[in-house]
This record gives sequence, C-alpha cells and structure tokens, in this order.
Amino acid sequence: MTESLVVQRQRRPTLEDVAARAGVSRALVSLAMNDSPRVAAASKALILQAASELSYRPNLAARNLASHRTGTIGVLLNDLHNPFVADVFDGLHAAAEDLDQKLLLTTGRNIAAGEREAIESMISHRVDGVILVGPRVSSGEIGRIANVVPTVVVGRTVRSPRVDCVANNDADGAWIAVDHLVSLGHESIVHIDGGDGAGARARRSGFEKAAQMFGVSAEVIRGDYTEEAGRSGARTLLRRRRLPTAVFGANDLVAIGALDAFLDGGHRVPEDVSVIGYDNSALARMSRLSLSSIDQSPGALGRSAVELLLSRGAGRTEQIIELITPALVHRRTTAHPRADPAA
Amino acid sequence: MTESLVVQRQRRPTLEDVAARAGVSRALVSLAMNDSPRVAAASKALILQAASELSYRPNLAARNLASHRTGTIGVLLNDLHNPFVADVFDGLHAAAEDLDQKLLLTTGRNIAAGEREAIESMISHRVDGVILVGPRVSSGEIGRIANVVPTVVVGRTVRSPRVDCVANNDADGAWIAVDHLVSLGHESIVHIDGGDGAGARARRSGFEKAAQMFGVSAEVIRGDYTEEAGRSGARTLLRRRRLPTAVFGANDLVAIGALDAFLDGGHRVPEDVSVIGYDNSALARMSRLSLSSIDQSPGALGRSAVELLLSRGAGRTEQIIELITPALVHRRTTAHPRADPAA
DNA sequence: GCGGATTGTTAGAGCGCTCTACTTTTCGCA
DNA sequence: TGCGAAAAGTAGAGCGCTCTAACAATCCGC
Repeated sequence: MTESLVVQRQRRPTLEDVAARAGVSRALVSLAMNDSPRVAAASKALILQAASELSYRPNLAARNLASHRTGTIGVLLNDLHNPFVADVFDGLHAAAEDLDQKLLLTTGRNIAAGEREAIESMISHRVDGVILVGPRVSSGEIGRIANVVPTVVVGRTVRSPRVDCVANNDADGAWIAVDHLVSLGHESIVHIDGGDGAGARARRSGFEKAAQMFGVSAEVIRGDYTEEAGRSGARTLLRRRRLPTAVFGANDLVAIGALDAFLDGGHRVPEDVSVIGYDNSALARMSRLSLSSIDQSPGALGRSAVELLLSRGAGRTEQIIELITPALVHRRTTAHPRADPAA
Repeated sequence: MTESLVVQRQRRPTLEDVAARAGVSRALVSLAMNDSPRVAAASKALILQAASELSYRPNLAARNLASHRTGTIGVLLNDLHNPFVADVFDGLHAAAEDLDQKLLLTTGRNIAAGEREAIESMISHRVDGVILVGPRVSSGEIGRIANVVPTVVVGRTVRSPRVDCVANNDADGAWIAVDHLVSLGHESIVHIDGGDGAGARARRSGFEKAAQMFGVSAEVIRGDYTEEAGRSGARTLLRRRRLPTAVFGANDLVAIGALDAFLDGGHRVPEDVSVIGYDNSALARMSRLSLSSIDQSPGALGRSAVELLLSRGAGRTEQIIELITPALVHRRTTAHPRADPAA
C-alpha cells in the first residue's frame, strides 16, 4: 500500500461558502454554476462574483456522485510514441471541444494488460463513455466493456451491437499498397505485419489477397506496430541470400525501422529495395525520410469517434461502423525495382 | 450547453450490494477493498469473491469525496507530437506504477490557454498533485497553481518555494552544442530558438553566452518547439545570400524541420550546413536522420518528478530543483564546414 | 383587483464511499 | 475456568454536490 499524498493546503471553498457569501441558498448556486435559465440575471451575477472572489472550483467528484455523469470522455491511446495517434487525438480534441466534453487520457503503453488496467481506471472515474484508439485487447473484452459504458473503437472493427467503430478500410489500404508496388514492377513483396495491433490482421489478409490476385510472390513476417519490429523484420531479410524488391510495413514506424535497418546494412532505398508504410504520419512526411505511405485521415477518424459516442448516448442502439477509404501517398521510398534484382 | 451522455446500462453494483451478498457490513467491505490488516483473511476472501461475482468496481468519485484523496497524479503533456514528451511519460509511468499511483493525462496542445484549461480540469478532478511537462504558462501562474495542489515542473525551472522542478541544465546543453560546433571549425552559427517553450530561454541565453566566449558569430532566429518553426526558420536563412555554416535547433523537431527545409532547398547536410538538435529523441536516433543532438535522460526526468511529488506530499516544504547534466550525442548531421563557405 | 400562469428560490434527501468511535468475538494465560 | 487484551466487525455521520417537489414572488388579462 502506498501512503498517499496529503493535500493539506488551505481548505477549498464549497458551494455552501459561495451561497453564504452571496446570501442565497446552496441550490441556487448550483443552478447558477450550471447556468440554468431559471436563475435571475441579477442573482447569477451576484453568485458568479462571490464564486470568483473565493476562487471557487466545483468539486467534480461530488458533482459526479450526485449527478451520475461527468461530461468526460475517457480516451485510451495505445502508444504515445506513434505520431499517428497524436494526429487522431487532435481530431478527438477538436470535436470534444466543439461538443463541450472533457477528455480523460490514458495509455496502455501498447500492451494489452496495460490497456485493461487503463480502461478499468477510466471506468472507475465514471467517464460517460470511452474511445479506444487502436486497442490491443480482444474483441470479446471490448464487447464486455461496452456493456458497462458506451464504447467507440478507432482503427479497428469489432462486431458487437453495442460497440461503434471508426476505421479506415485496412483491406483496401493493403490492396492499394500492393497495387502501387506491382504497378512499379515489383514481383516479390514482403509485408512486415502489425502482430495483433489494431487493424493489423485486416492489413495482413488484404495484403495476401492482393498479392495473390496480382500473382506476385508474397511473404509475411511477423511484427508489431513499432520501429523496433520493423528493424528486426528487415534484419531477418538481410540475413538471406537475396532481398525482396519491396517491403510493405504495417505502419510508418515499422516501415521506418525497416528502412533504417536496410540503410545500416548498406542497401539503398528505393534503388535496392522499395519501402512503403501506412498512416502517412508526420514521420512519413519529412523530406529526409519521404516515406511512401497510405493515408487514413486521422483527424476525421477522431472527430467521428466523438460524434458517434455522443449519438450513442442520445439513445441509438444499433451499431455503426464508419469506414474511411484510405489513399496512396507516393513519395521517394518506392520506385521501379532494378533490372537485376541480385544483390 | 451540451446534453450529456446518458449512461443507463444496468445499475452498477455498490459497496452495499457487495456487503449484502457477502453477509457483512458496508464498512467491512470498504476495509477489505483497501486491504486493511484489520480484516480476517477468511472474510476478506469472502468479500473479494462477492465483489468479483458482481464485478464490482469502486466508484472513485465517492471514494474521493469521502477520503479527500484520489491516489491520482495529474500529468500535463505539452505536446503529444513531440517524441521527447513520450519518453518523459515512460519514466513517469514506470515510477507511478512502482509507487502505486494512478496517472491522469491531459494536454494543452502546446498552447498556454489550452494548458490553463487542462490544469483547471485536473484540479477539479481533485488529483493529489500535478506534474507539468514542459509547460508554457507563466511562472507566476505555476506558483499560484502550487498554492492549490502540489506541483512539479519538468523541463524548466521555476523559482517558487512550493514548486519543485526537474530539468536538465539547458545552459550547459547549449554550451555543449556550441562547443561541439566550434571544435569542428564552425564560426557562424544560428540558433533557431524555442520561443517561450519550456527551457527555451535558458538554451537561448546559454547559446549566446557560449558563442561570445568562443568568439564566433552568432544569431538567434525566433522559433517555437515545432517542426514547422524549424522549417520556417531555415527558409528565412535560405533567402539570404549565404547560409551560416551551422544551425542549432532548440529541440529535435526544430532541427529536423530545418534539416528538411535545407534539403528541399537543394543543400546538403552536413556538407553545406551542419545541424544539431536537442533532446536526443527517437527521431534523432533514426539512421536516415541521424541527427546530432543533446541528450537529457528523459526517463530519469520522469522518474524523479514522481518521486519529488510524493516527497512533497510527505511534508517537505522547501523547494527542490533537480538538474541533470546533458550530454552530446554526435551523429551524422554535424561535421567540419567546407573550406569555402560560399554557396 | 383577483385567480392563475409564470418566474425565481429553497429545503432536504440522497449519490457511494470513508472514517471515527464503539461493540462483539476470540484468544492467551494464570 | 475466568479475565483482560487484542482482533474483528459495525453503526452512523458526513464528504460536496444535484435534483425533486414545494413554496414565494411577480405578472397578466379582464
């Protein structure tokens, strides 16, 4: 057990104090603080004046306890190191601000157990709903969470009537990536996948399906949505006699990790091997990296997630799955393969 | 006014329900949940059993209201897009876990007004203390916040008896950067600064002092801790007849933005111009970027911040400012200037 | 100038928990 | 077997707010 912090600064003023100072009842102060139309303008001014003199701040815990809501949405970000989630968050935040909701952030540090704990904590905080950005926990678990609190998942689809989803069409995205590489002339493509990260399975199977359709040689290397996974996947390839002509990373981090490893191994990109990522994150956009990637409008994803959550709160009971169509962004890490593919 | 989410799923079980099921009193359940030594092992097992059968989750709001603490530390991250803050967060999280504290995250999106709002919100949530990572709000304001709730600032020093600080020595860091460049032979160095970001002023004045000591030509271009600021600072330089031989970015984002602009402008790094950043973030470490930078042990910063906050809670009243000594990490964006500096 | 609608205000219960003070049970030991 | 102390358990007030129902003050038309 920890000995918790003891906050023993000056006692914070309560509703009661404000009421006393303004010479009205507690209830009226409460109404004024929530600016109800039922308070006379004069009393309202008086009360706000008194409140600011005491620098009164409502105690959220008490308010929540009494009213059964918090006006707060819990947001689980799977990985703070992934610039894509920062982009999604921007969208979430903008929408939340417009719709007058507060956001409570947590992160599972890209580990399922960490996520469970974080979600648990948000529920204990009695958030009005949760938005899970790229969660790793199982669909079953998400379904169970949705029984307790309205839930929206971003970046992955979950089939459960109570769970709403916002994602891009990962299968399409993978198809677009393969199409791009094939049209450049590539015939041997490796996908370093996202393990059991959100949407990774769809990208993987989309990749396999597309490769089969186009009749090119395809292979999947098990990975994870991290730079390190990309690096180690690429190293696996480097140990072989010959490299594939193109690598499709499960996301930009993976692609950049792979790119890094290829460069370290003395290979040139895209001359020796083409690399394409997914997410079109800030990372991909940098000139020095200039990574070809698949864009999935993170801001729009975030915005939709908040709207969906609120519409669920408004009484909707049927599931909504919103799918955004991803788009290719061609930059400098993908090009025609060399005529002679031998190293 | 928003119409808030209505959470009308099945009623959540309360302490009372657990007590009824286990056939004991409410108080005993409370003790068991906080695993007090005063509960017999048998009853404890019984109670935990009942709790799990009902999938009971304590209502934090009620607990907080009754006990006047939350076991939660509020964390303000200034910018989710900055990989450095993600690194600091890792340290925070690890320490919080060890010390059995929960973390409540918010972000000010790198805007002072956003930060104020976020801090306000954490205080309303009655967190036991706040950790401000690279805050932009004024020192005066931070002092005022510290009167309300124990406060630790990361990445910047604030002179106020109630505020504890953890930072690296920015003046030293700037000195190290200049020393590095000068020893490579550079004689004209531009610093694109961090505007009023945390620690930016110290880096700027450290830079100026060092440049003067070494007797090299120095200039400061007003910036911000963002990639965009770096890019625009570099563009300013590109419009001139001749480039400086070296640029010192206020942080890695700035440096990389500048690097990007130079490359786009057809200049080579480090052949035409050397670039060094600050933070040694994941970005700097990537082979393709391989940015020389100044390391400030973000993980250690985060860890210390949590420890400092708890020690303050334990009754300490004098201020502690912990300064970490930064270190040079030499990579491939800094080198000797060309003999003929004319473009 | 009076009844009824409208507007403004308040008392008081209750949200789910903790904590103090108290009661009951169990145990060790003469 | 009996007694005091330690261990185990409980009653009940109260944390700071909201919300329902009731009450007081003002307004309107005729």
